[in-house]
Amino acid sequence: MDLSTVKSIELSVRTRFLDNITQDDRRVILEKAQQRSVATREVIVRGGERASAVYLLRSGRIKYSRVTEEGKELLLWLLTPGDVFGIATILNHPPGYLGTATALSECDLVVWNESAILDLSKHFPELCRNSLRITLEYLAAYARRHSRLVSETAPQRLAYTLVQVAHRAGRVLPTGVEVDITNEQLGGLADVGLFTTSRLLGDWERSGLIHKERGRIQIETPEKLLAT
Amino acid sequence: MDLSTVKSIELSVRTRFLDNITQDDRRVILEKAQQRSVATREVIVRGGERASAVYLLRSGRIKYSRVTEEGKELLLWLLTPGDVFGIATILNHPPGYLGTATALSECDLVVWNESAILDLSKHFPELCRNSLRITLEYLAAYARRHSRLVSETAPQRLAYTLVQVAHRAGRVLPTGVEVDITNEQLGGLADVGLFTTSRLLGDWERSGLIHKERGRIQIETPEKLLAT
DNA sequence: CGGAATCTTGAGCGGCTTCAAAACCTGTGG
DNA sequence: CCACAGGTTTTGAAGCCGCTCAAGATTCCG
Repeated sequence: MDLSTVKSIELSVRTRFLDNITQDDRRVILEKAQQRSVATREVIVRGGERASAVYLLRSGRIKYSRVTEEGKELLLWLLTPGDVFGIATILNHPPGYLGTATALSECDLVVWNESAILDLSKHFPELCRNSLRITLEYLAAYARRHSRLVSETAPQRLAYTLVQVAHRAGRVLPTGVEVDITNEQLGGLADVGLFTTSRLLGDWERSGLIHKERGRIQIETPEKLLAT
Repeated sequence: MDLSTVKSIELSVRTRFLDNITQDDRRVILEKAQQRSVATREVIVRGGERASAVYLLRSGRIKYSRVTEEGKELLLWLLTPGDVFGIATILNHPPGYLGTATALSECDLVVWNESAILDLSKHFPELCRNSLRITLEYLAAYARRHSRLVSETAPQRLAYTLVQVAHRAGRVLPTGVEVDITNEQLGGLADVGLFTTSRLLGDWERSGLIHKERGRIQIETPEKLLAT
């Protein structure tokens, strides 16, 4: 990757993957990466495949999902700019990817292939630490999600998830926070069925708590939503 | 820790935390640790507290659990000899422990305090890689558990979990595999209610698939169990 | 414009949880 | 040795949350 691209990345996206690394070192690391653009609905990595590259999302939206043995799709996470996946590549004899990454929109990615990231991680041990930190955060998020699944009701989970997503991936407008997400995606993250999701969102819209159109939800007052 | 203790540990417990490290280095690492014994029901670390030590379980059984906001206890994992927890300590500005570790029996632990493990991880980068690998495995296990929770029935989850636990922590007898676990713990791991667990195990015992007494289950034929 | 994706609404029901109550086992201390 | 308290397990009965299925309306994309 050439220097001008590196500089543009430095400015455009902040990621925990490169925390606690000097700007000079960061450039060395980014220069070893490649740039890649993918189209909507394109599959970037497939669950189970041997991890062979680390990806950093610069722009766009990606869904990270896995397929259960019965063929149902389980949404693990929605990735937003700054998020990293394929972290397992940093290990010798890496395990397989945990899930399948599919682009929900056009995406720009920064990609380190296996040999590049292995070399870099030897030179910059901070990369391994950052990977550990990120993975622990995913684990904590997952534990919370599971915790809610077994102890809260569907409306509570849905409200919480909606507010959370809005916080991570929402645009702030004068009238509230707006987030691009379908009922199916939101229900998937909250572990709430598609029909139940539709009904609950309908209720909330009638109560004036949110305003929704196809693929988009606007939240007026997050606090009231959580008080359900 | 003195050399003779170190040698006895080397022989008694194998852990992925010290994989890909030479025996000499392993001794250096173990010498920086401390030995600790805890009694049944003793709390070793508490969820949310800043991670300040890494623990390796030498002998005994530990439950790793977290408390939901409603006060219900959620069992995250049963730790067996060779397992490690408190891994987050290896990071600067570590996050809090994910859950609370409680001894289910008398336990022997190997403990590295924060400064010791930080020093060591600078000298032996393999420690950080091993930590990442272990954390990724926990994450994968959790994703599978969640996946089953939303797509399988209670009997399927319970059967699978029972076989899994037997595999990890069971004794092999001529008549089958025997594992020490209460209905509550097993149900907790499988996300099945206590009463449902009791009923299902009762059914299986009447079918001759298992034999159970208080706090102990013996599995005759794991395959038949999974075919439920 | 056609087809695919998204969303809505209604009806039914089924697997699991919840609640209540009692039987059972086991280690401990008097 | 015995009794008791605490933890563990069982069984029955009831109820409900949210899923499943069916069918249609709506909106968007190519």
